[in-house]
Amino acid sequence: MGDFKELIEMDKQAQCPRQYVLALTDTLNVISGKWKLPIVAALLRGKNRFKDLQENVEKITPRMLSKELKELEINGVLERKVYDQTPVLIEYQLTASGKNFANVIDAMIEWGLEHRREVMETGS
Amino acid sequence: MGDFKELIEMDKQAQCPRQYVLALTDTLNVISGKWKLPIVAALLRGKNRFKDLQENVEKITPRMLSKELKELEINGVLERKVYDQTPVLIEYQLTASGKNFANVIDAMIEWGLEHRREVMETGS
DNA sequence: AGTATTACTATACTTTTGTATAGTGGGTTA
DNA sequence: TAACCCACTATACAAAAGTATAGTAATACT
Repeated sequence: MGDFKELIEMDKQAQCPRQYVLALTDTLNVISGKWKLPIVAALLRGKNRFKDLQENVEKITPRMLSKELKELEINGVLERKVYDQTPVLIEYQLTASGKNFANVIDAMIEWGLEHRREVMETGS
Repeated sequence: MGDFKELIEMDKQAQCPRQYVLALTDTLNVISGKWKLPIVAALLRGKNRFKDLQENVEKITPRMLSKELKELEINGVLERKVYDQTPVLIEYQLTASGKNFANVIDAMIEWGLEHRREVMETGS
């Protein structure tokens, strides 16, 4: 991911601050792919365990869930917590950033709803 | 505003209403892939012709540009306008929805910036 | 002892997405 | 009339993303 050179080039062309482009890229990385957003949404609804997520994120395979959780952890969106009980309890918890992502989801839902209204009106 | 968060507060166990999921999916369709967001961003900056876009969206091939423009048109994000001059002038213009998409981009940039601050603070 | 649950990992595969490269057709300019 | 823009399209290919299916290891339940 993230061809740094390409980004810089895009930035030059874009004539908007590099930090904005980087910020946007970060955000895209969080929502890229089929599963990350559904996973974050499930976590926002308080589904924290691997099995919860498997049940709540429809039709995701354990391979994909595992892979996506790792990426989200690396990107600082969630934390993997191991509670050393017996049996061991593993929870995935959104970081502060992860929780804030609800704002982006809100903006997306709002745009989507408005877009549907627009499309109906103009009859395209 | 705050539709999603509100929903979470109301009932943590609940699934999202279908229309919200659909709205979110619509939005994801607009930003999915490597090129759609850069294209929309370029259009927001007033680059409207095929050739402009080829030059401003770094390293996109005409095949991808053509393909993505078609999808964005089908999804009601932009309109293809043919001005019947000689030589013929073809412009891609954002619809009202397309322009509103700036709100989503803003939310994404804001989250990205905040996220970088968070990550620096917590040192992950 | 045998089955179940949780939390995954491994391997092979298919589908989707994006790239490379070339070419088309209408018009314009020198 | 030759070369040059504009706006694409066609074909073949490579890479990334996602799927299917099976298996593992630790613990608990009966």
